[in-house]
This record gives sequence, structure tokens and C-alpha cells, in this order.
Amino acid sequence: MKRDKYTENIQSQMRKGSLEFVILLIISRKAIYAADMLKELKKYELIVVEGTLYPLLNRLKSSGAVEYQWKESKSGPPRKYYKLTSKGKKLLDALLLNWNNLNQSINALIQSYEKNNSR
Amino acid sequence: MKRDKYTENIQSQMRKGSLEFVILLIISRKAIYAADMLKELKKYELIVVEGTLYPLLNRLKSSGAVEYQWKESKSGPPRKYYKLTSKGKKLLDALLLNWNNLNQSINALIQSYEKNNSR
DNA sequence: CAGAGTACTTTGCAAAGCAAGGTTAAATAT
DNA sequence: ATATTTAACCTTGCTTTGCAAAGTACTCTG
Repeated sequence: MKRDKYTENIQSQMRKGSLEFVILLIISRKAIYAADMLKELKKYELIVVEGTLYPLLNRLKSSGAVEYQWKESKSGPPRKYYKLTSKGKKLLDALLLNWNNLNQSINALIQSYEKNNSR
Repeated sequence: MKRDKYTENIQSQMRKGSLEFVILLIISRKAIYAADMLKELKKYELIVVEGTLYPLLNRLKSSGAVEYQWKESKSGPPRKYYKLTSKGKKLLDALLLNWNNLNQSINALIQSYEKNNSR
């Protein structure tokens, strides 16, 4: 396996790991449907494809973290507008805490790395 | 699936995603062998088990990011002391950049979440 | 040499990302 | 009105990978 491929692979894993978290954050702001989530993610350079997003949304749905309403569209089939449930809000809060902890651990490690490399 | 299980699952995914990165950071500080890596990870509350770590180290090895030297031990079988190769250093630098980007994106999202929830 | 402790390896299962292809509905073109 | 295009959403199959559990191998102690 080439190094570049491998680098990309690890990077995509880092993205993956925080995907549920990011999706919940996006949904928390306002009700939104899948295709618009994809655009939003692209803005943040968190590239995701349909085949990843739809199953993920279904998992969130069946876990009770999100719910959706069908809404008509003027230009195509109806859309599922997702929003957080109260369960979803609790989940998001737990993930925020978790994110902060992970961040602290990694930043501590990064600092000792930078020290060893004379800034 | 219960919410708690699901929460844990997502959290463990977030850990997973940054695992290679964290391992590289730890190895970058000084040559170290697997069992001590596990202790180190525990200090940072990034729990990992053997069945995860050893295959991961082998993947890093065969991608050329790390190399190891056998060293005798006074209390058991010999140990593989891992250290970064120059390839590994480049990989780590790329991951550092990637980490910073991901961090920025997520922090931007978190900020707009906190705004909507009136701090 | 038997048992305990330490270190590394392997196997098998399950979760999940992703490419590719499919279905359905509305709008537009012919 | 039929065909094509576009927008949404869904599904299948492959592959990767984390992890529990069991296995191998080496050293030291009694």
C-alpha cells in the first residue's frame, strides 16, 4: 500500500469517527434534509457520500436520537426533514463532553511532540 | 439498542478514528514497546486493548511508517521497540495538519450550537 | 520442571464506510 | 402525453477494522 493511500485512509478514519457527532451538531441548528446536510458538510470540508449518510441517519432514527417529517418539494420528490429529539440532545451533550476530553488528551500529546522537535 | 450502548459506541468510534494518530504521537517521543504504549494510552484515558493495538502496529509497520528493534527483557520474552521512520514523520505531520482542520470545523459547528442554546 | 508473569500473535465475529446501482417523484422538453 | 432530466432517498456487496478470546513463547522463581 502506498503511503499517500495510507495517509488518506487514516485521515478518512479520523473523519468517520466524528461523523455522528458532526451530523448531530448540524441537525441541532435547524431541521434539515439529507442532501442539504451533504452540502453543509462539504462547506466544512468533511466529505461524505450518500451511501454513508443515509444508513447513518437511519441508525440515528432507530436509536431515537432524531426524528423526521416529510415535506413536499417544488422540484422533485418529498424530503425528510430531520430534527433532534430530547434523547438526541442528551446524546449530543454527552458527545460534546467526550469530544472535549479527547481533544485535551491529544493536545497534551501534540505539545510534547512539538517540544521534542524544538518547536 | 439502548441509548447508553449507542452513546458508548459512538464515543468509541471517535477514539478509533484518532488511534493511528495517537499511536504515532506516542512513538514519536521515544522508542517504546506495545505493552508500555497501552499503559501510556491509559494515562490519557484512551483505552485500547491488545487485539486492537498489535494489528494496528503491524499495519503501520508494513506501510513503512514505523520500524522496530528486538530488545531483550529481564522479565519475560523480548520486546519490539518501535520508532518512527522518516516516512512516519511525514505521515505524522500530515495527520497533525488534518487534525487541526477537523478541529477547526468541529469547533465552528460547536460554536453555532452553543449560540442557538443561548450559551 | 511446574507455575506465574510478560509479551506478542491469531482467529472469528460484527459493525460500518463506500462505490455502484436502484426506485420514485416532479419538472421540462419534444 | 410520453420521454428525459433532476432531485431524493434506499439497498447491496465488498472490504476494512476493532475487539474478545484463545494461543504461543520466553524468563524467572520455587
